[in-house]
Amino acid sequence: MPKLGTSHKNLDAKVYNRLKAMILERKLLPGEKIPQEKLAQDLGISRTPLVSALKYLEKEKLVQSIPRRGFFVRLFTKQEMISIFELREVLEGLAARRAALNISDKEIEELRDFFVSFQGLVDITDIKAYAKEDRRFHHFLLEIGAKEFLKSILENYNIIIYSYQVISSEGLVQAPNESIQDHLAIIEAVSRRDGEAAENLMRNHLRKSIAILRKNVEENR
Amino acid sequence: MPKLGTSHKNLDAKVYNRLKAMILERKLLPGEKIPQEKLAQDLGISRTPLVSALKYLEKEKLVQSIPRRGFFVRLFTKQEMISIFELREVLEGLAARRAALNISDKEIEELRDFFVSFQGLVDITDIKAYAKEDRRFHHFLLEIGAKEFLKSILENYNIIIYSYQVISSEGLVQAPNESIQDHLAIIEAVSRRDGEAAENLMRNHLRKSIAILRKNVEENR
DNA sequence: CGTTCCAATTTTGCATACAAAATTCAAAAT
DNA sequence: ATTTTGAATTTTGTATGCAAAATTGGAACG
Repeated sequence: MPKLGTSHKNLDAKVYNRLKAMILERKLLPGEKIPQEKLAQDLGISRTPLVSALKYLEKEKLVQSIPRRGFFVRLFTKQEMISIFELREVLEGLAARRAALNISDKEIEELRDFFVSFQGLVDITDIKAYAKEDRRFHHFLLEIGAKEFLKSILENYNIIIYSYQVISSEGLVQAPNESIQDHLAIIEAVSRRDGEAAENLMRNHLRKSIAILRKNVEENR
Repeated sequence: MPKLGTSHKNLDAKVYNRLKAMILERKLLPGEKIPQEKLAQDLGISRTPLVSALKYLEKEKLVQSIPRRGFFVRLFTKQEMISIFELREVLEGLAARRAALNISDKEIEELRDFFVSFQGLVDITDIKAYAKEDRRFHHFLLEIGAKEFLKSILENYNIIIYSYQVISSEGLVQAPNESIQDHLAIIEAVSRRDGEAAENLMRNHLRKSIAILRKNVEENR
């Protein structure tokens, strides 16, 4: 494992990013206890910046601290996943509204280019490419519409990442053939700078995912 | 200043609460640098738990860290206040929807008792008492509807507290005579367990505050 | 009088130290 | 064979120590 403690600046931020990556890559497994001393040694640092980074992760709920017992990688239940998606519904709805009201002419041009390579296809077969475009699309709107607090919340809580981490093909919940219509409608509303419509369409779009997730939960019981 | 470092358990959590209180009570002023050594001494602790608490506050945006320069109490612009209120609109809207779907019969009884002492009055003159009831009302719904992540976001970002910190009489943005109608309508919708209506009414209610705030910003320019 | 520079001082970021709490594990008891 | 006990070991929470960076304050210069 490459060490971190050599250069001198903002060690805890680096450790934070590294730990986050390790959790998302499942190098640290949910439920597992974080071995502070060992991990610090592996990273070539002391426990001080490691604990500091763990505190950040605790706020994001990626990690749970039990006093006097240590830090544990957090485990999300399907119920919690749904609850996160509901949050995403309202937050991305707000971001879409703000995006529609703030977007520049140049950005509208860029936005209109999304999903062009998938339009007109009878059937979308390259799921992987579509999933990537899907993520890029949502991210693009957030960049425009989610500033300050909203952005920080969406980042900190990993709402996006976790939403996509749902065990479905490539992180997609909905089938491409269906969701592309939603995406195109959102693009159209944002391009019209219709905040109200953009918010409603985005919420409806995400609500479909929630319905699918809910169904999943019912089945796996 | 009463010391904290005497009893033995979870020192940083206590420090965190103390600092938060100090910021909200304006013992630490926005823009001011946090004097780590001095503050730690005043609190009777070392810098370790103090810095730990400051990291928590940084995530909540109550404090800003500039590497190698220290921690500073954060200053909120009116624009940011509005942006927070917009967040509150969608988040409390979601909470109201969830509350309507989760509320128990007993809780409905409790809910119906809110604002009774203000109903039928031609004019609400005891602003202080009304402001208190207002806070209690919003808090009550959040207790029922905001679990897990939603609750954590609302708490962590101090959205409520800061929203109420707006410089208006007693933290109220709207005049009691007008807002009481909104409150009663929300109570009615939640009691009917109509999530859709509860969310819409709550959002409309908060949207009025945003409009007033926006007007304030325009005027003070 | 206002800048610029630099040495003295303070503060930060991280490592290390250490007491108290938690965990482990093997021997004793049931 | 299972449970209980408790001494040895590990881990946590906090304090302390220290090098590097930032700040300060006044002397030198314009």
